[in-house]
Amino acid sequence: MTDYVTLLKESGLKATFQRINILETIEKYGHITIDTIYEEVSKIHASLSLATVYKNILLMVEKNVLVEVPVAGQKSKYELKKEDHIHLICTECGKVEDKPLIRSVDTLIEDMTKEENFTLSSEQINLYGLCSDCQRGQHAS
Amino acid sequence: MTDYVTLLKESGLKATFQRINILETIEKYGHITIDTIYEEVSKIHASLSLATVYKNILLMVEKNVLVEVPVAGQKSKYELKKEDHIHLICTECGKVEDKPLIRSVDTLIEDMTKEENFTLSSEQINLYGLCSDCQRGQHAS
DNA sequence: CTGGTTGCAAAATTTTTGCACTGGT
DNA sequence: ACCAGTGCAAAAATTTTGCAACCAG
Repeated sequence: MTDYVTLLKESGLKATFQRINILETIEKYGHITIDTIYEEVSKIHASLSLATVYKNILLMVEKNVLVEVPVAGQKSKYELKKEDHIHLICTECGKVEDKPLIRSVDTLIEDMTKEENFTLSSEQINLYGLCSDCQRGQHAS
Repeated sequence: MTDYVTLLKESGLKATFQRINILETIEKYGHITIDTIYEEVSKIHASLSLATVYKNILLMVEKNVLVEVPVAGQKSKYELKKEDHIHLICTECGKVEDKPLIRSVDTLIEDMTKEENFTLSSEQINLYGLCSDCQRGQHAS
């Protein structure tokens, strides 16, 4: 488990019980909506407020601790900030899986944005379809 | 201008004044939020209801006439369904620009999803950064 | 200590729904 | 004429805000 106390402090945020638990929950799920974070962290810390989750998610996205993953037809999910990667998004069960970003793809993309005079700050490659579980008929979630 | 009457009928939808104007407005903007559609179409058809816009956007996404483009930190935008392409999204002014999908990138992606046993239905490659206008300090919108 | 953070409740915003009326085919 | 589609208003859902109490540094 990552040291979230240090991560938070380095980002200029106080390491509160709420924040640490939010981060640990996100780590556990990989990709998670605000509702689910609230539900999960509430189990450990019953007095948690949904407003606190909203405020913290927004703040941590701003501080580059978290990344918002907007998904067509669903609520946004959030993940820990890490190197760019590809998302395989199942349109049936909603599951999001990470795949490493193919190096040559990345290079091509960077070249293209340079030509366009576009200052690239982040990229999101989202592939929508059916995961292997859902192809077999049963939903994962 | 595309023949939206035919497009709608082929999709099993009635060609109403509202729908045709919604589609024409989306074409004009390229990528547009529901609010802006409402504002724009209201100029031509003052009695338009926002609920009608919501209902129609949802329906037309379902019928594959439109595609939702979810954008981090912003409301979703909608575009006419066309071949897959890359979005350059300006984090400053919100502008979305289309770029053709690099063929080799597409091939690599398709190979990868096959290996993963993931049935790919659509892909969204969104690049976030500053457009050339906003780099110069002035926002486009 | 003390300024950032939390929890609560209220407000604001966004989206959905039900239903009578209208209009496309 | 039929039934999908519309508009309105109300309801539901989601997100934001203000503020007093609290706690990490």
